Amino acid sequence: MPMDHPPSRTPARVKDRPTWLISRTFARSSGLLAAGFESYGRGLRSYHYRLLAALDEWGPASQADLGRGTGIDRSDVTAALSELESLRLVERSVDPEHRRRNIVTITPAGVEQLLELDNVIDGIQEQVLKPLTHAQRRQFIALMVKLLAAEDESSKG
Amino acid sequence: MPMDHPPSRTPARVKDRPTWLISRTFARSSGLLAAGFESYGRGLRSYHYRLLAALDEWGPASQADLGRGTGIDRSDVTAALSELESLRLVERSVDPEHRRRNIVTITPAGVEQLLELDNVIDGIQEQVLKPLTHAQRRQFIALMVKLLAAEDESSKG
DNA sequence: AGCAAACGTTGGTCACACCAACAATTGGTA
DNA sequence: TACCAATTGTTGGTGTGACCAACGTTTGCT
Repeated sequence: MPMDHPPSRTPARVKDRPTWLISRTFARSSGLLAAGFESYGRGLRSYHYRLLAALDEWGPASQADLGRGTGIDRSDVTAALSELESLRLVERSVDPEHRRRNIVTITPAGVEQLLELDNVIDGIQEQVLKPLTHAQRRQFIALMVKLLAAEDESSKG
Repeated sequence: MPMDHPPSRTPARVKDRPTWLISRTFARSSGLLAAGFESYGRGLRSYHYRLLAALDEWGPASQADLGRGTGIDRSDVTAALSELESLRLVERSVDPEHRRRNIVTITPAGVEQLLELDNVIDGIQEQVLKPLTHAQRRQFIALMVKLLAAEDESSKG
């Protein structure tokens, strides 16, 4: 048997690379989020949460605007809204001024669910960042913001 | 039309959260990796690369050990190795001492492909981290390492 | 009036991650 | 030695997030 000692978890060439570290950090983060959604989210997932958040913050909106505003693909907006509607967390009606469009509105139950999810998700931020000091947390966040701001600049260019 | 101004890309409650920032950072990182693999990788993806890296570093190994060593599920190890084998980047033979097992070996062509991919992936580290100074890069990496090391501790606990 | 664009819906794919079931082989124990 | 549980590799499946194509209907512009 050629492998006569247990290998390290990750080949050395892979494990120190930033792209790998980012992916493992994301895996941990999304794993905790998925667990949180599963425990408290009544089958809701990230897409649902983002759409509820958008509706609460921006007010009634068309599906196309929701898609553009959240970055979620149109077909996924449709699918997630159908699920939210069946849970009575949103309502959809045809826009009388533009009959091609639906106007989507969050319901009071939707607002309530959003606040619950906020709490869950806030707790998960704590969990994800637990190993870091408060200063390190601010640092980590600032670095990611910088990474992403540069991308925003280049995509607007 | 209720939304009479273009909303920001992301609802405010979402956009400053570490889990969101991590996911966008990952999306950017994996997008660049996917583009790199597509341009230079002959249809190979992350799983393939990780398996080639493991074989090059650890030497011939059983599939089960490869799966344990890289964290890739058994069925995905099988699928990826089948693809690598069909490209003649690895060879598989039955272990004569343990006829339930295959021994997987990287081929010279596999080593060559791995080195090419190394170059591509190294370039992508540069791209991903481009907005940060060198000191910030070291910082970012150290923070992620700390986050992940704590997880390693808790999963060994 | 005609045509292109927009909208929402339906259907599809991909990558990564994970799980279930099965047949064959091996190792350990009674 | 026989039996049974564990291991191995294969085949098949699901979920999430992300993305794309095609279609019929409605709207806006020339």
